[in-house]
Amino acid sequence: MTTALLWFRRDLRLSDNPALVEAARSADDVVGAFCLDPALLGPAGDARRSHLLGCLAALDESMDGNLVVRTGDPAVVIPELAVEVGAASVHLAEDFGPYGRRRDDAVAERAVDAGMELVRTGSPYAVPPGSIMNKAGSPYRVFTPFSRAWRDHGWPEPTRRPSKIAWRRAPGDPIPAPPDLAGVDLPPAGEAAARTRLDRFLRTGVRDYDEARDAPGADATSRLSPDLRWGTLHPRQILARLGRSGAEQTFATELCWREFYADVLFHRPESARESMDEAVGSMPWDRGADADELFEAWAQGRTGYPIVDAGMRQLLGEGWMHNRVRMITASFLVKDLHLAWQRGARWFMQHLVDGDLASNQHGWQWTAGTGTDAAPFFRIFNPTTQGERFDPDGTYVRRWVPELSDVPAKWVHRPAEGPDGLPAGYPAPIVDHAEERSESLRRYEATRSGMIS
DNA sequence: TTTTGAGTTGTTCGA
DNA sequence: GTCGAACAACTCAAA
Repeated sequence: MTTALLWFRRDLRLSDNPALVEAARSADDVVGAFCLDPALLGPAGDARRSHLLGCLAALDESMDGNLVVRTGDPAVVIPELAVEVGAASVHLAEDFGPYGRRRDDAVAERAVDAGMELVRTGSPYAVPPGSIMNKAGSPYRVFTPFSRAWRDHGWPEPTRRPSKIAWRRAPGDPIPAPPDLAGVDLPPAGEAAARTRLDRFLRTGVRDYDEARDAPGADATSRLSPDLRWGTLHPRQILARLGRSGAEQTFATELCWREFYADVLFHRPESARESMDEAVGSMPWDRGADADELFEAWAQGRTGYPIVDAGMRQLLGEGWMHNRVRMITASFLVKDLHLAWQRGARWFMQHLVDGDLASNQHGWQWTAGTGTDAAPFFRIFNPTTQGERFDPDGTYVRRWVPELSDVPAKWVHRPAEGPDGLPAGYPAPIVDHAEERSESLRRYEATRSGMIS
């Protein structure tokens, strides 16, 4: 009898899982394991931890209770487990993040020392990062040409779930109970729930995606981001079911953004922390007690700008925020409060159930104007105008900011200016957008001309 | 080789 | 009210 160890990481599903297919093919039985790595779980925040534990419970159930969970540093835990069960090979999907690559190299080294093979099959992407280069042989730095090359490159069809897998049991830790989330409303976790979400989106949501996705009140986005984060769905499985209609291809482009940012992070791992554009990144950001107070108002949804506050409260309330509102709130932190994007990015990563390092950090860099293919710095979102354009009747802001429930639509995005004044309990704007916009442009101009370094 | 046009998500100002 | 220009600078790919 030969045994293979399958190490699950962010591919918590049994269908279309190439590493699983390879593990099952190469041995008589398979030990399926997940390692609870404190280095990853620490910064994840309760929402993402809780969702992960839900995904693990669902995976365990679909494996008839055979998932082996161990806790600790994977570089120690995984080779130990492999030796313990007498595995000839360790199978996994390739991880392209900065931490994941270091971790997997460390595991590979010890596995080889122990006389077994580490086999990487597949990845969480339709096209693995690093696969697409421009004609000059360097990575793309602009999205549109990348997306053309990405479509030209193509991807394999999803594979079927192996009909029968001989799971082998091994001792493990119980799956921890999810942390107490005090009112945070998370989506159902696991592969079956993901499939249900995808089915529903394809049946009803994707048709109007082109238009409706921008309206946070309509809640017309796919809500598949947590599934892509943990691999309860693979992007291939989505792409295979998208037709050629404009709306469906718009959605495919959104998946491509995820792959583009993973590609950028793969080539520039330090961009998870540092601004890619050093000039813009070296602008003077505010610090100190006043800055802390502004940050806290932003984080808790008490800025006095309804769309910003609604977004930040949605983040705390369901561990998720509508994408347009992510841009608005991020722009507000960077351009109106003059705080470094890294600070906002960290808060998002702590609270997002879908928090993905590449998408999150580069989404922030895009807004801050420091990233690859970033928005020009002068493109500063006006939170009032954005609210009025994308949430005209105030459905979204009233859902998350109950203080505004009785403010008429005309004033709901500028309550302080309405005839009745500010509703009880809702703060006045903590900064004046027009002033802070000018201030941002002034700092930018000063940085560019070298007056401040 | 050089040139040219286009490039996710915006805002403001002045005609 | 609508519309175009200005707001920078650089990458990429086609001509």
